[in-house]
Amino acid sequence: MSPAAQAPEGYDPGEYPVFFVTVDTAIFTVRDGALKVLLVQRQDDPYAGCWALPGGFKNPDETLDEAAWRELAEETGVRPSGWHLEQLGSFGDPRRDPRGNVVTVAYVAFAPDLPDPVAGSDARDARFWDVDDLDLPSLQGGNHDRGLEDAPELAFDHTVIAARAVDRVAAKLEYTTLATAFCRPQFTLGELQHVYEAVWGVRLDRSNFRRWVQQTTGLVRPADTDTRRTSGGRGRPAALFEARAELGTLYPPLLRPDDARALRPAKETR
Amino acid sequence: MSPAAQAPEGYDPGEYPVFFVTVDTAIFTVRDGALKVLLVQRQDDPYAGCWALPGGFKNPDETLDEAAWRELAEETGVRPSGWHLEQLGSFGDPRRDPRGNVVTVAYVAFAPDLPDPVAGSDARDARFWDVDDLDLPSLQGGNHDRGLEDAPELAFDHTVIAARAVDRVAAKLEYTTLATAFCRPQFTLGELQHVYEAVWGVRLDRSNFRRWVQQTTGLVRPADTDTRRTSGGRGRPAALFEARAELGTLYPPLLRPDDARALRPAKETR
DNA sequence: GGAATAGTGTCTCTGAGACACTATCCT
DNA sequence: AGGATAGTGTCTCAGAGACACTATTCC
Repeated sequence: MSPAAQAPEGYDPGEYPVFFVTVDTAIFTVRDGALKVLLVQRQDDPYAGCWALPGGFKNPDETLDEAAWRELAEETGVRPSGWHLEQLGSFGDPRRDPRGNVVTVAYVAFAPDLPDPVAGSDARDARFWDVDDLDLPSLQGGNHDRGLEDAPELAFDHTVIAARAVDRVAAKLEYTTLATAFCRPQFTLGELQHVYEAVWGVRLDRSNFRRWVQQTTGLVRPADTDTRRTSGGRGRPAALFEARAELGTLYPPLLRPDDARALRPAKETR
Repeated sequence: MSPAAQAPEGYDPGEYPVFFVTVDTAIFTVRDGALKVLLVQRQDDPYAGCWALPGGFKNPDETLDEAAWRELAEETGVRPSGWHLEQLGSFGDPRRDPRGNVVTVAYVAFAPDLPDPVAGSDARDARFWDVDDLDLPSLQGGNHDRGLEDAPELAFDHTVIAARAVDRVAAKLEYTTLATAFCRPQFTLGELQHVYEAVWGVRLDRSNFRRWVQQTTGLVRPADTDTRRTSGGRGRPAALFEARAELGTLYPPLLRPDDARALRPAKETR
């Protein structure tokens, strides 16, 4: 396409400033009892070699959501049908990109455990990172820089975006059915509980959790099959459940215990 | 400024499409026992004569938040120091502006009762509207078009933005100290309760509300003065309180009663 | 049998809804 | 006096935390 075809029309092009608009997505999954986020290692400047949330430029003929879905498919290689994707917020600090004038719209996506994607053409590497291995700033202005040795260096303002994204995930587990988005189509209550425990970094009482899940309308329903699943080859096989809706609101919510709010505990202390 | 000076640098200008970026803010206040939002009537096309959320174009040398604050000051005329302002979300549908290629970042702001602002140079009129007098779509896909006679016609996609904004306000009252942002620096518990009732469209038990407020840490503290305030010149004068923090998280939250969730009741049934 | 997970039951305490009663102001 | 709002106390019940016990599988 020529530059002329891409310039906004209708306004005098000199009247107001113009910006590039990008879409960046924090793709979360739960694996090995921990919350993971997908990062790609940048091939080119700026921030070559740094890790970044996968993203790309918005096209003029698509909505922001469509741009996010398109990038999601391109970056993960999988066709993410049925995934939950929602907008997190926009970031437009003039200094966030050294080349300036780039406004990014951040998204969060949630996936069941899936294999590490292959690095795209513009990426050196791509893998899921344990969020506790990232040196994310506390949103309450607390302890940044927890002295993590092997924490990757993130590009642009992606530490801020990632921190906000982690916070969003934890909060949304409380009052929505989001946790089921981390599970396969059929799951056991134990697996669902593991999601809550991994994201919040706490242990929940198994008995109370089961009671809450089953008395909360609109969260899960028993799977039709009589199949049961043994987790890790040990213990009694568990009954299977399915999510009841795409993404619903829970009433009453399942509130995090007091000590699981605000800061995520440092990894060593868990 | 010349167009050349405003074009993004660092990228090949023809490589990626560019967009205008605007900032629109839903400014809420509580007045006469109802939730109100500020709208301005547009002077010029597109959508001349329609009502719109106040907004303007982002500059290259400011963050999105700064742009929102600047527009807020310009539109209201007041110096909104101490107001709470937060991002709501971004909207980039190619068809949202007939001239195309305009991405808007929506904000919500909360103010104590204040006088109607004077219309700016590009506005025919400006006033606060009762949100129940707007024909806002339900976010759950429910009953749009409730047959309101005198509902103003909103420009662009501002019905969607306004609906999302109203939803955000109601939700944030539950688990943050946001309600105090609608009150003057010193307020009575009755005034605070009126905020909850106006936004949620329900009646709360006075006694239980007082108990919850006072046992919830971080919400209010008694004002230093021994002054008391009589509301409406009737009844026993009430003690004054102050907000405890700028904007904090409430634990435990004050959950809306079941019937105050989702849909806002139609005005007639209140 | 022992370890590990699934499933059920029970005790207790806190917190919120409902509501009665008193206190202090106005007209 | 009567109306209106502020402030306090109490009864009750649902929901959540803590925890004990049984069931089923693999080693």
